[in-house]
Amino acid sequence: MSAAQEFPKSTAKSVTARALAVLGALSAQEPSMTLSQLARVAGLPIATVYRLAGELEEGRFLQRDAAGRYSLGVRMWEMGLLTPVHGHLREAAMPFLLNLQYECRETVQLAVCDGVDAVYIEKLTLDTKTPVQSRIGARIPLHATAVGQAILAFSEQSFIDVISGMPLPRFTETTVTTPRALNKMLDQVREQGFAHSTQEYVLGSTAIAAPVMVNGKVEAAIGIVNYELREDLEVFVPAMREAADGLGRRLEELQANPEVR
Amino acid sequence: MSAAQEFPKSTAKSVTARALAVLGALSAQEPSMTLSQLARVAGLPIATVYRLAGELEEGRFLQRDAAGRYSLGVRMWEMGLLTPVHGHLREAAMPFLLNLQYECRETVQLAVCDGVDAVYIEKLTLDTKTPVQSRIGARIPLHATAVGQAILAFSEQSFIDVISGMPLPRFTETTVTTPRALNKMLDQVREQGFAHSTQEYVLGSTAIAAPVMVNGKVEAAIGIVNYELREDLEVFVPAMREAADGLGRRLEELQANPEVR
DNA sequence: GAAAATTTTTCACTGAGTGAAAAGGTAGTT
DNA sequence: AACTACCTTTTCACTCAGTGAAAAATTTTC
Repeated sequence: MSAAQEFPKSTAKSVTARALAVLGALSAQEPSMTLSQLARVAGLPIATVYRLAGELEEGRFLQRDAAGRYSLGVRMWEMGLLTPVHGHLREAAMPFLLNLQYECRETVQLAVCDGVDAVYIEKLTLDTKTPVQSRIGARIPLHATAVGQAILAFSEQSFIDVISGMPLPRFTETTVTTPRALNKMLDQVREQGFAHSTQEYVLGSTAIAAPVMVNGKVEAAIGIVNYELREDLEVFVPAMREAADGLGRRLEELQANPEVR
Repeated sequence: MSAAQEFPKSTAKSVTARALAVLGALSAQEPSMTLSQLARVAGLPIATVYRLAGELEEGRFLQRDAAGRYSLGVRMWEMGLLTPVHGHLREAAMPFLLNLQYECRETVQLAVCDGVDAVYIEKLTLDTKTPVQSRIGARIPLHATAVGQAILAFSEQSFIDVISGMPLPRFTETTVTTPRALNKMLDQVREQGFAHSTQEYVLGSTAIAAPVMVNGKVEAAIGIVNYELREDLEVFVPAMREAADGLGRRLEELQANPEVR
């Protein structure tokens, strides 16, 4: 245990960290890059990236297209599927999501809480164009989206306190931005058993969401995004709650007998 | 340039390769492990894995549960979503798959060719139990499944030759196992425009599949798995072909104006 | 409560990784 | 065809990051 922490300004990187930095250079905005772009974004010398990228390519974590541009490789995708979030949750949820989608013919989504954000795990949509905010993997604020509110409302009080203690960024006119207002809203969510968000995150977008409870703990939320603001929205609520409850029960079942598949 | 190559028997590993080996130790069969298991499977000293795993965890490529067991981290999943196979293909395909699923209420799947296998990219199913063979990410033989055959039939002749030149493992009574029979079958697929496989891979499972053509090249296949062997199967064919063609056109469109989203 | 697993920390040694620089490619422009 | 600009690949001497056996700490098992 040395007296001072070791942070030699910027190049505080192990080989592994550098390799991960190379991978991390790719993003939703720039999912494919040339070698030099990669180096620039990763903040590493080109020669270094050249070597690392070569090894990552060998392991199929990176791949190069005809033009020599790098993008993430199939291996990356395959391994992503082994993540608990996908392997357990998504797989179990699919039938329920599909049924819900079948019944209401609107975009349905599944989200979990990770850190201080909600993350979309799955989204079934008939829209041919996908808004960036709601891509699978997208991180969205807990306080300003229906799925986020559904999760937050049924979380432990200590966690709610943490979130309401943080800055609550405003996205639109109707975004809840004070701890007081947030708590009041969460009370309402708990009372009616689902969240209803009108244009709190994106203008023109309304959504409802219900929590997925597993042995008394929120594990996820299932939501319906209704861009058309149709008035039969209330019709969807029972179907949505049924899906959420069904999934919750299914997850409890799976937890009980580990891996019946 | 030294005279002899450097392969010190077994430990011919760079740091990066070792780190990837640690990640690669996790698998669908064992998606979570203790430190020592990880080291054993990766074939590396425990202390080394301890350090590497620590760094991978820091980068959120690994995560530890309450008991200290390692599994793949959220980052891994997030990055997997940036892979072309997901970001482009799956996202564009979803509306078509959903519509198809809506119309026929059977399990629909999307597969691509990777190396010498087909790989399931997406599967929409109402079944609560997922057979291992047809999980997303699963690799399946080109010659013995409907999606595989649909892809193979419309591939370049040189590729077909490579595949038919390889051993064609038998899975059931009806599996095609000779180059002759394979070519004849592919002819038929080309003629009718879709593949129809009856129990060639898994007993009791029938499937149909149509190729997704993008600018004259097969990019994927859309299939319907019909475990019930219902006789209205032929009713599904037009819907399926429409979905496949629609997706093909959509992909051409996206390729033309890069990223209209 | 002793034995048998784990996981974590330490530390002296050394070769694997480094990155500046040069060479080799590929376009695009005048 | 020569010039410019940017990209990829290779080389190589230096040295510091990574190594892993072994000891210490912790948890699990019987």
